Amino acid sequence: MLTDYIAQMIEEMLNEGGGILELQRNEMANRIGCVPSQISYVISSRFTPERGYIIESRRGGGGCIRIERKQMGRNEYLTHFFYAIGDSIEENEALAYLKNLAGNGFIGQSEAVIAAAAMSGAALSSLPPHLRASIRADVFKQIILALM
Amino acid sequence: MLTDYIAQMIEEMLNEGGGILELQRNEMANRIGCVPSQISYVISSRFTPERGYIIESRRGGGGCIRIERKQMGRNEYLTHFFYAIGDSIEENEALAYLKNLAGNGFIGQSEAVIAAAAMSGAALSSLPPHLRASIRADVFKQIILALM
DNA sequence: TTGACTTTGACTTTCTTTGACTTTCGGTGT
DNA sequence: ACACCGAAAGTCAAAGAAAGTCAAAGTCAA
Repeated sequence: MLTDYIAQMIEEMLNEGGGILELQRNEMANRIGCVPSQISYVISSRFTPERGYIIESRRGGGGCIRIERKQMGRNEYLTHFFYAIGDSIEENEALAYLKNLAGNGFIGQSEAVIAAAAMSGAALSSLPPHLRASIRADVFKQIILALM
Repeated sequence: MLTDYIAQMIEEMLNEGGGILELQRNEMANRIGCVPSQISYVISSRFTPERGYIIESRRGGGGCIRIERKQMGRNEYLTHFFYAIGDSIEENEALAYLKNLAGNGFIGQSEAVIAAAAMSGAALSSLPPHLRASIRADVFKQIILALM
């Protein structure tokens, strides 16, 4: 299957780059002989934040896609939180987690304050209510990934 | 990419000049080997007031472009950014702001990393695209409020 | 047969590069 | 003073170069 082949290819390139990789979608699609959006598909289905990858990209001339692999499991504690968050989380629960993280020295006081602000009801208030908890979860997970 | 090269060049010249630089557009374009308006493009896309630069210029014979990296106090900075964010903000803009804040020592590196993660495309990717920039703005404003 | 996963391609958005045209400034000759 | 000229920088739109989005069509296993 194409997808697996491409995914494996990206894995290898990630290994060569020590966990970091910048690729050009069109160029790579060309080499492989597939449509560019296939690359997008592989990335969005296999290299997700849930699996510990951080994706960034830039369009336009000289644009590229950057993939970074975060070492899950290196830190049991953070990994635990990452999975505990799940698909959605309420504000008070998130605050409790933060307190826990701060209490155990994984983040400082000021970092906790920033994280709390980013996940506060105020920050997400213009969102339809049913989306808030799930976006909060996404935000929290990204924050934890950033800490790893 | 040309733009990045030129931007980096300007950055270095700014450093040499202690945050102040006067350049001649045509002369520089000539040296680099690009059209003059490319210089204008780089300046207007990278050295914006929002990112803490002040641009002045003079036309005609002996004209030039003056770039100054503005330095403000923490509070002035935060207030300025708070208003500059507006109703919506793109990720790269937000990153530029954070870089600015961190570069001036108003927030620590790890705080910037957390804020960046919270506003990253990945954190907001499950939102319909048209909402992302406005939620990002809300989040950023809350973070800035928390810092004040 | 259905539902999840893949593959494809048309269309959109974002960023960059280029060049033609405009405006402004400083000097120079009257 | 004034009008003119040439040397800048400014503006803007078109063309080009990537990546993103989305939905339709295909595949395959339960």
